Amino acid sequence: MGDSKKTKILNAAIKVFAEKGYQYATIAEIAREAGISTGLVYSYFENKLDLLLSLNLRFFQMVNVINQKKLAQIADPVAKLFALFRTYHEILLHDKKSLYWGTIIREGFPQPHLVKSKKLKQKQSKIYEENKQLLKTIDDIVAEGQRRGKIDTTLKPQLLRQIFGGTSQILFNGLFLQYYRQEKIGYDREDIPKAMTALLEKFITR
Amino acid sequence: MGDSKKTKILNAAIKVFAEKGYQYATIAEIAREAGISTGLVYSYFENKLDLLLSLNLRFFQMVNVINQKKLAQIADPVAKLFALFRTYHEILLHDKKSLYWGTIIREGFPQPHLVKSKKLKQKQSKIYEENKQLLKTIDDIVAEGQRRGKIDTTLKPQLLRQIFGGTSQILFNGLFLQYYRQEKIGYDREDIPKAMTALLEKFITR
Amino acid sequence: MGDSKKTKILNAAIKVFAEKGYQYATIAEIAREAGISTGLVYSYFENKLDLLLSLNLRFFQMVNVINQKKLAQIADPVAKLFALFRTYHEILLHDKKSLYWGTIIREGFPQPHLVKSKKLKQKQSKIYEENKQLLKTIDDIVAEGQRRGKIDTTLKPQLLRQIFGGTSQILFNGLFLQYYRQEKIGYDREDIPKAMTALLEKFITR
Amino acid sequence: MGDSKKTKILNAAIKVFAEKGYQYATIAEIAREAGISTGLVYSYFENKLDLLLSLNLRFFQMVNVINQKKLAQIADPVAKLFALFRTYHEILLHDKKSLYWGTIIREGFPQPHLVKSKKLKQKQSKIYEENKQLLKTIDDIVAEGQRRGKIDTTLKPQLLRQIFGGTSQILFNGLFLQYYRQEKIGYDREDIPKAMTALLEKFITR
DNA sequence: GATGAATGAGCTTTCATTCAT
DNA sequence: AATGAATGAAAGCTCATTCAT
Repeated sequence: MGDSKKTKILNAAIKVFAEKGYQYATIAEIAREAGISTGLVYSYFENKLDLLLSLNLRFFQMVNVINQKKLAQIADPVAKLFALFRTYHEILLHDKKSLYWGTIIREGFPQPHLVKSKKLKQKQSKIYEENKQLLKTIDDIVAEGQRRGKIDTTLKPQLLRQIFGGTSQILFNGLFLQYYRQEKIGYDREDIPKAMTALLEKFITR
Repeated sequence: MGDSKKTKILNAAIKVFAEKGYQYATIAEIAREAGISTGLVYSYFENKLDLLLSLNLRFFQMVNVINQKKLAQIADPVAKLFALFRTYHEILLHDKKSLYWGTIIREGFPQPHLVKSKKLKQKQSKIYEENKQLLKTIDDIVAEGQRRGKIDTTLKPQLLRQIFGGTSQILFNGLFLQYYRQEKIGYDREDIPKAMTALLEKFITR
Repeated sequence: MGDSKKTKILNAAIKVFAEKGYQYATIAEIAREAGISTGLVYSYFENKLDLLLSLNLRFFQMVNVINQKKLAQIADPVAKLFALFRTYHEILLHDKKSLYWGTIIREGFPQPHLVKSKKLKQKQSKIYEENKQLLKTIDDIVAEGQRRGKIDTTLKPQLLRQIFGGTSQILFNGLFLQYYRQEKIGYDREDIPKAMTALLEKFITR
Repeated sequence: MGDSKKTKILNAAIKVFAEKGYQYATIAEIAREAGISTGLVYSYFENKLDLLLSLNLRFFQMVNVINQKKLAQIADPVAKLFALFRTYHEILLHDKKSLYWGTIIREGFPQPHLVKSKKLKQKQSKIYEENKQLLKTIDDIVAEGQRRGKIDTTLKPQLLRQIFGGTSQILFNGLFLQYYRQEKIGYDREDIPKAMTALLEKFITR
């Protein structure tokens, strides 16, 4: 409603990118969805790629900000880990549209050579940093949990992080396919926290 | 070498799709990579989408064929599960190029409405069937393992399958990013079987 | 001059179609002739075929509208017949460029299966209707003339219409060949009304 | 059956050109229709245009040869005129396929600049000559008929020739549309000689 | 800021034509 | 002579991007 033009455009872009895929999304359609003219998109964003990068950056920043806030109030690494994935759930299951994010993130790491302007290169770097930050947050929590004997030490943090993260991603992707592509996946949204909890608990030693 | 033209084209397509991404891949470049003219691509394939679908179909068929062969000789569900993921490893770690597959599969489920010709629609259906077949294979093994008390029954087979499959996918994707995009992921190819084994064992009750 | 872009494009298309023939005409050349870019042609017309159909529709509509207006003020069938062919002359001999029309109409009934989009199918139907309307107008006048004993009844209206129409067409086509292909046909524009009059009079009984 | 390859190709070309139109006819289809390989077409003809020109040349030569033979045995100009159009009918109504000719002749005068090779230029010249020969034959007969007081002298031979020829052409074209495009024209093959006779008689003074 | 008409580069795709076999 | 796989030029068409208004 009272959204700024920029926000309107980004919201329209999330939707169109997720529904059509980045390559088949057209600026014209994004503009139509946002209720503005094509030209105006270019007053707020350099080009189509900028939209994609901006969305990704936004997502990771959002996740990291929420995480920092939450984690500051939690001492136990295991509790932190649960909090982390709850953030993810909160964002992606906030409403039906939120699931779009998953699709966009998957498209969101374009070949570096496709990013030409200096400004966009910086934006891309920021995305990488935010992403690393997120990974590091998880790795650190896991490492601390292991040090404190609360998390299984068979695997190094980076591998545990992939297990937790990969599971999370694919569970949400399945949900997306069910909602937007009418595919049958055999579980639904309530199952996701259950599965994540069960998975995490397997690696908690006490 | 003695590859048929069709195979040459498909191999070139794997490479170019994986390196540039489907959307940025051009028929011209695939043809160049295959050492033939653009026109010839069209005598073997309807269009670019046909290439993508053909690759996907090939992959799933290959996986299913190998799985059927292996599984026929194994009785124990747990052993079957391990065998299954070993197949995946064997295919994707067979040589450096094999990792490309992972990227292609992720691109391989285009919006149904983009598939226009009858022939391609059939190809797409086949892919869906092969994919379902693969999922069903896993689900059935897990279900049997649970029935026999060998696999944890906290989660239903479809969720365990997502956990195992998702982890597998993301582990290989990390490797791909490390090899072809120079990203640091913090583990390497030897770690993948280790991680998968550790993960699977968590859900094996005895 | 103050022509709309759409009109400019159509005029350019008449010229290029007539000079090169529909099949050898390229959108690029039509755009160049119209003084615009190729892309813009596509914001006004679906494709090349749309241009051809639009021109044909325009021609038949123009002829029918002029005819209706004229015929309303004439009672005598014979006078009507003369008026009809005068319309044709007025349009085709209006200026040198008008002769192009004749060529375009001959190209204008493409194989139905080449017309794919719904919109173009409708356009094609309209052309058929306008064409039928024109033929019916002639047939009706001839039939009435015959009923009133003013036109020879040896041949049925449809055949007389073909005689009059065919003669008309070929006379103009000869003129076109003379003007634009430097062929010698042995008569010129003043001869056409003479010939048509002589022909019509042969079939007028009194 | 025992046709030479060349004849087989030309017959296939008549059919495909007439059914698809020159521009949409492909050499591949003509070859398939002729029961030979695409490559072989090029042993007998320079290129696609050569096929079209060859067919046209053939048609006009055939008409002229038959005409010369017939006319040599007729003294009366009016009888000659009737004989002339009977030839045309005999050729075009010989069998259903013969009607194809009409379509091909209409496509058969390509822009001179499209004819590049010397050999084809010569072929095109020959077509022009044969065509002129045909026109001249008619014009001469008409002129003689007029001199002898047997044909109406209101119009000069060239105009009468257009009237007779144009009517003839359009009558056959209507038949073609009826047979191959399912259009209703309001008359059928038996009507054509009737119409031509009625037309010619109008211009015969006694 | 806002529009959307206009541009044109770049891609897919077709098919006449060639040529090794 | 005969094949048909292979070529590649040429055209249609799309859509990100620009810019006059």
